[in-house]
Amino acid sequence: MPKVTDEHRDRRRRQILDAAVACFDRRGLHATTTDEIVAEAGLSAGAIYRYFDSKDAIIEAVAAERHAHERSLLADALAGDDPRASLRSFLERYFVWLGDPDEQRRRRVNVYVWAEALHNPRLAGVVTSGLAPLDQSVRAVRAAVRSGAFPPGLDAEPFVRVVLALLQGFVLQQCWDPTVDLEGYRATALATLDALLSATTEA
Amino acid sequence: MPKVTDEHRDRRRRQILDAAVACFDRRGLHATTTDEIVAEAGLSAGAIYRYFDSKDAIIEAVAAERHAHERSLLADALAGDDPRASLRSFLERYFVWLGDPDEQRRRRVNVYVWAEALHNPRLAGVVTSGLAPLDQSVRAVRAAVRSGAFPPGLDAEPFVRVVLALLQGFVLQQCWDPTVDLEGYRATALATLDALLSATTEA
Amino acid sequence: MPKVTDEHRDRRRRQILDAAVACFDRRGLHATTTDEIVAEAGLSAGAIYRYFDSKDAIIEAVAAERHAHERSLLADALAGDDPRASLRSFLERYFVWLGDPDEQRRRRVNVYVWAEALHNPRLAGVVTSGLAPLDQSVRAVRAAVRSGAFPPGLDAEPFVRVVLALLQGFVLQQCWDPTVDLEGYRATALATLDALLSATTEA
Amino acid sequence: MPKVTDEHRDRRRRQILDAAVACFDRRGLHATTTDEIVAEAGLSAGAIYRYFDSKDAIIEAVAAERHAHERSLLADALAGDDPRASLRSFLERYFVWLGDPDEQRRRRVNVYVWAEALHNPRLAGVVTSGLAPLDQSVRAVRAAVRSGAFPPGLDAEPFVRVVLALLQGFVLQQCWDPTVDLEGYRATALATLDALLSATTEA
DNA sequence: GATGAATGAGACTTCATTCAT
DNA sequence: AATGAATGAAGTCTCATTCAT
Repeated sequence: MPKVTDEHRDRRRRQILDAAVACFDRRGLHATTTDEIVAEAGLSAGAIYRYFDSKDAIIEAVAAERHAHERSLLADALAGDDPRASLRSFLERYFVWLGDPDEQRRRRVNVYVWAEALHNPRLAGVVTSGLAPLDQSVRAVRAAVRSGAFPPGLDAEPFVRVVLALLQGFVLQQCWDPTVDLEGYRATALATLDALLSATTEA
Repeated sequence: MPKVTDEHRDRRRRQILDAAVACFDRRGLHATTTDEIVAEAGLSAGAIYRYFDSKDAIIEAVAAERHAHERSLLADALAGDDPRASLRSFLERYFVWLGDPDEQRRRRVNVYVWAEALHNPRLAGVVTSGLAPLDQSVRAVRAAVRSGAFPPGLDAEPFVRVVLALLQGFVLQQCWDPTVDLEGYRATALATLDALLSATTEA
Repeated sequence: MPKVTDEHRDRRRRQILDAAVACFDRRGLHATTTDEIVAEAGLSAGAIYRYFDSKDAIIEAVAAERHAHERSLLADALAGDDPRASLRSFLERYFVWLGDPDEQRRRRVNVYVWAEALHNPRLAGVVTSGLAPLDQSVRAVRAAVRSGAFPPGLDAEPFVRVVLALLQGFVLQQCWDPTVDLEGYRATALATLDALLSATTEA
Repeated sequence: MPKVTDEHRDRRRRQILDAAVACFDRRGLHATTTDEIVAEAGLSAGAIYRYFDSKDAIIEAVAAERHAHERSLLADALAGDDPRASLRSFLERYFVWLGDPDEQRRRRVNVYVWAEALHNPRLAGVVTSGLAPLDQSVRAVRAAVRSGAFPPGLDAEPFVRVVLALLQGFVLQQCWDPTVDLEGYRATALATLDALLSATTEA
């Protein structure tokens, strides 16, 4: 009856991962001890090691999960055939996500992961594969330029990076100050992109 | 002769801070041990404690210094009386800074600090006082809107946050991939802001 | 039907003991975990505790079994009435045992037990009762000296210890280097004892 | 002034090694904790790590030192030019060593190392390089046979192994029972070898 | 009888910090 | 002022053993 075992296993991993995110959110990746995670999960010291090889493995799993949403949003956007609609929809959904109070807390962990990725190759992989099937996005934008959906002269890669920066920068700002005005930012950011996409040519 | 003593003291602090930045750049804030910093600085284990209270104090000092450049850039911008020229000049100088190879390495430390600020109140202060005399900037933008320098209907705080996001997001992206095309980004980011500032009204 | 139960019980103990010996052989007494033994035996983690009180109990049982052969060889030798023939036969059979490839592997466990016996009183008992009904052997040799079968002046206890040393020392050497020349050693060791038993008197 | 530092370093290593041997003697290699070693040495938990990389490194160092005496005895024996005198002298000195009460205790550690060597390659190296520049000894014996100092027909390698077995076997027996009669053993063992070396030919 | 998830004591090790010299 | 050996609290992880199912 592997069904039961698998379900149990998944439930436990979920439990541990949730506990880890809660702890990481509060005290960061390094200040958080395995004991804290275990206590938060309501387990004993050794229990987590049946489900993860090490604290680092937990961090990696958390990181991967934390970037899964962005990856899925991006995948959906890339799947559409109307570039402007896709981009708009991607942004709308991203801003909905930014507005979710639970996610706001959990998203702090993403920032920890962003920093950790700077010297941890496995996390670097997670992060760059997260918001950064850049290549695909860039190709899609190029196609949109060729098809006339986006203005001629639009430089695809920088454009994609500008979109991402608008999002990532706001994630940072929101983490530093959770009371930041999301709606205002959303409006201005979208207007910014609209303005850019309306411009006939750019420098 | 406190002069000599002070000079000596400053030189030592400089030496320690430079060593710390070099180490932090390579291995992050936590993986770096005081022994590594000391070795990099060519000092003995106990030496740093004559100049800093603790490793955390070193991190804070590094953080403060790492954000001083941004603060100064911003201060200059706020001092000007032509809003558009000030913004343009601020951005130009910021992009020059982004292009400096030495700074590119050192800027990785900023990202470490950004993350650490999430649960370290002292660093939070450093970070938000860094790029974020937001209030002053917002007030300046409001004045520019009122004076007609910036388009009417421009929402000041979101606008400032968009500008910062464009910069901070790129800092992240450049840290993750140092080969990123800075020039392309600069052109597109500037065009983006130009487009926004040219628009009569926004949504 | 206790018969069935007992048979089952014995089969399981056998299974566990065999698995333990295989694991001990490979990684020693301490590096071997109960999980490894259980896996090797194809049982579940908790199963062994129905048949043994603890890992230590398994080690003791293994140790006892590992020394049973020597004890039986010795018992046979002590049962004979021709001292020289008994000794010769004991040695011959011991060397046959030394030549058995399976036993060569398993005998490594004996060495682990020899060491462990140094601070584990129960194992000390097993070891010294193993090759070491020294007293009986010594008495038998004394009788042989009195009867004229062994040379007068032969010091019984040291003689027995020399015989044992010749065997134990070789066990060690064979464990360290399994390719050692058994036949050559057998010939020389037997010649050594022959020479000693032929000598009229000793120093 | 590296002299002082080196001396200090050596003294500390000595202190730690002595403490380790005392602990290993009492409770074996594995039952001994680093805390025990540290307490025995009168140091703090972290202190040993300035002098050794790990507990394993301490074990290796102890092992190497524990076999140094045998190696030196053997080296002396191999340096002589009268084979019989060299062998006799080697054995005499070995038996003196066996009689030293302090060494008797410490020699228990050798036995622990012998066992550990069975699955620890580094210790295997220490052990086999210890009593076992077998090759050199074998060559020396061969030369002695050729020169007529030893009986013709004496099989060199087995002979060397017999000598070693006589010693190693006794080390074991003495560890198991410290009250064993050393003098009796010495006399019988030497007589045994004399008898062997007097024999005209062997099987 | 069997299972295997869970327990939790305790092992080894690291590292920021102190302090005698 | 500087040194660097020493400290010791605390962290991660292992593993023999238990017990509900």
